[in-house]
Amino acid sequence: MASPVTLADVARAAGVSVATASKALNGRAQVRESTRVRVQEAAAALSFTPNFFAQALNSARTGTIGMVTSDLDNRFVLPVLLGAEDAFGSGSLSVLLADARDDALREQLHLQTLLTRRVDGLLIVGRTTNPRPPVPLLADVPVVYVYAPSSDPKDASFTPDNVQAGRLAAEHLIEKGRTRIALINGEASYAAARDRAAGVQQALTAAGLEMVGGTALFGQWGEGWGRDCARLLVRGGEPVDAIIGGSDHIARGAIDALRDEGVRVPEDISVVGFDNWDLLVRESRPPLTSIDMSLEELGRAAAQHLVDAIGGAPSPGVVAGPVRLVVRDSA
Amino acid sequence: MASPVTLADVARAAGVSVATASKALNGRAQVRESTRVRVQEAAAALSFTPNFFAQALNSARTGTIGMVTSDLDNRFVLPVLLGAEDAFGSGSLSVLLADARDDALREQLHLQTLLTRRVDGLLIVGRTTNPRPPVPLLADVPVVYVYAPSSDPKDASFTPDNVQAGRLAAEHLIEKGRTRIALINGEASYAAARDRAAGVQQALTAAGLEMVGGTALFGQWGEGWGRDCARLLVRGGEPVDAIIGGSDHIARGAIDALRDEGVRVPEDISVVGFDNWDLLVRESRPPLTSIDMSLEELGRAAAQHLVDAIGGAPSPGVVAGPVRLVVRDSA
DNA sequence: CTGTTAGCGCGTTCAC
DNA sequence: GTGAACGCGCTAACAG
Repeated sequence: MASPVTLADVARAAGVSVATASKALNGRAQVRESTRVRVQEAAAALSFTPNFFAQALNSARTGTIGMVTSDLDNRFVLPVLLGAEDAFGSGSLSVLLADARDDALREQLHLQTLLTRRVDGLLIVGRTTNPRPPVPLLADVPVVYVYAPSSDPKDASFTPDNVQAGRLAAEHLIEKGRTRIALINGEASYAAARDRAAGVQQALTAAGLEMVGGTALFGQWGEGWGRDCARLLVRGGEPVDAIIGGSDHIARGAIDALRDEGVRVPEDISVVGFDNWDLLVRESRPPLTSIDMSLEELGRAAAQHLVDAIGGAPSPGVVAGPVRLVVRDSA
Repeated sequence: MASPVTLADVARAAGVSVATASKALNGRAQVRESTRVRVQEAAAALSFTPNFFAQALNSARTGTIGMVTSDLDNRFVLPVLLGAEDAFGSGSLSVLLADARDDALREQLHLQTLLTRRVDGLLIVGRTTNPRPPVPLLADVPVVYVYAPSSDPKDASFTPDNVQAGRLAAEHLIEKGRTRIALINGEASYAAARDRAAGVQQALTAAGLEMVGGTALFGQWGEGWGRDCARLLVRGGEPVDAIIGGSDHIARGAIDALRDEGVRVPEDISVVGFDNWDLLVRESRPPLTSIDMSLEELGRAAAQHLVDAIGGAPSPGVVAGPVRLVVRDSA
């Protein structure tokens, strides 16, 4: 049996009216301290829990936020989700989860449901860092976009700073004295790939260097692409002393290929990856230096801002979340 | 401006009383068809949405289920979560997500919150397949355990059939004519590792074979362990013609080591893994034959049962979810 | 068939 | 300080 114990029960036990009991428990001012204590004790004794729905029925807040993912089955959303859940949980907010399966119609449907349940705010978690159209909303609920920013720059968006990530990777190699740097990149249709390339280019230009091959090698995100390109690079005519993989996956492929080719990492060629994906980074030989996108932190920051926005804080626009270099043996 | 349009508005527009409007919209019998239509049209015209909280306030169901994860940051819970969310979503149930961070206290706290919000049912998603103590509940809400079964066999639990998985792996190798089979396993503290070993052993015994080394090599889950053991095996005196990795991770390590040692896969030694983890399985050389634990399906089944349980269905006890062999080039 | 009345449990006036 | 009374939006019982 749940808790059929109502405020009326508490009031009766404390010998006061429901109105007074309500005030006492909600910390309203107009209650004598002794009465307040008496009521609180009665409530505790009966282990009274206010009826959530009765409370929500006539109050603006529900203490619930909606989290809409475009694609739960994505390794990048997990940390974001975790960070967000954590931030909300400690703020005693409950999270309603809805996965849109990368389908705009489903997303719209879920949004309806969430609004019906009067969520205090919405967190929209994207699948890539490509900007996405803002959600069409009828009600005026605060919305925060994470990972995938809204295409409307006035919306609040939290997305990792991939340009800075690219810059960090290149700068690290340059500091290590590398001058012949190649970038084996992921798919050009991904903003993440383009941004990382831009960052690398910036750092190289600033150091007066040119990318090996003149440009980033856009391709696919997998190990296979990393292997193929790395092999081509070492067998090709141009000297190379460092390879940046557009992802840990690609970097891992590159390392494996270099190994097969008898090239020493990092002595002959240094390798850096992106994402700092535990799994790939720690078990590769040698362990991979990588840029951590701090996704959990990103999720936490976004969630925190949503809380603030519910409190009335203005949109910060597009926020580029900090990233950091994690040095291991490969570079 | 959400929808300040109430049932009263609809009733007024349709020229009936709120009671009649309510009955009409909820499909109660005692309403003339013509009035029902009139009310429905009025509701549609005003785009009326019933107030969720008012509805919940005096009805047993809330159309919400609570999903409690012990550790969101775990690659095994994702698919389960996805399958579950999918099953609920299509049944128009909303999901309240709560992550316990592998902390019993936090779990208890979240359960409280969920019960306060009167969830219709609870899905408890574990971190490993090790049995876990049942959640201490005050209310009588249906509970279903996924991945990690409840230690109380009377509870409804859905967990992958790791024994069968082990059996499948071994049987496949035996069919391929392999007779010198070794099992490089994960940590012995994991039921998954022990169960898989038991399944392998069963299949071998049934075929009159013995495991190479006499027993499974319990160790760690990583690639490193797979590499080390594989190297030892091929360099050791005993002949080996097949290796089962306790996970794709281990199997991948084994494959890499065999490659280094100049051993051909699968010609000289066949390799099989578990989990069918896309990432590892597809990019290894050669692509890895693996047992798919069908986790998304498991989540879906558990969710479906929870829906049934809310409808009054009895507990099926511990259900071992089906697994399947996915053949690729390594065996 | 339809409308009137009475709550669901709580917060909030407004008198006392 | 305290309590009686009303309303949130809806559904269920009883009349008509």
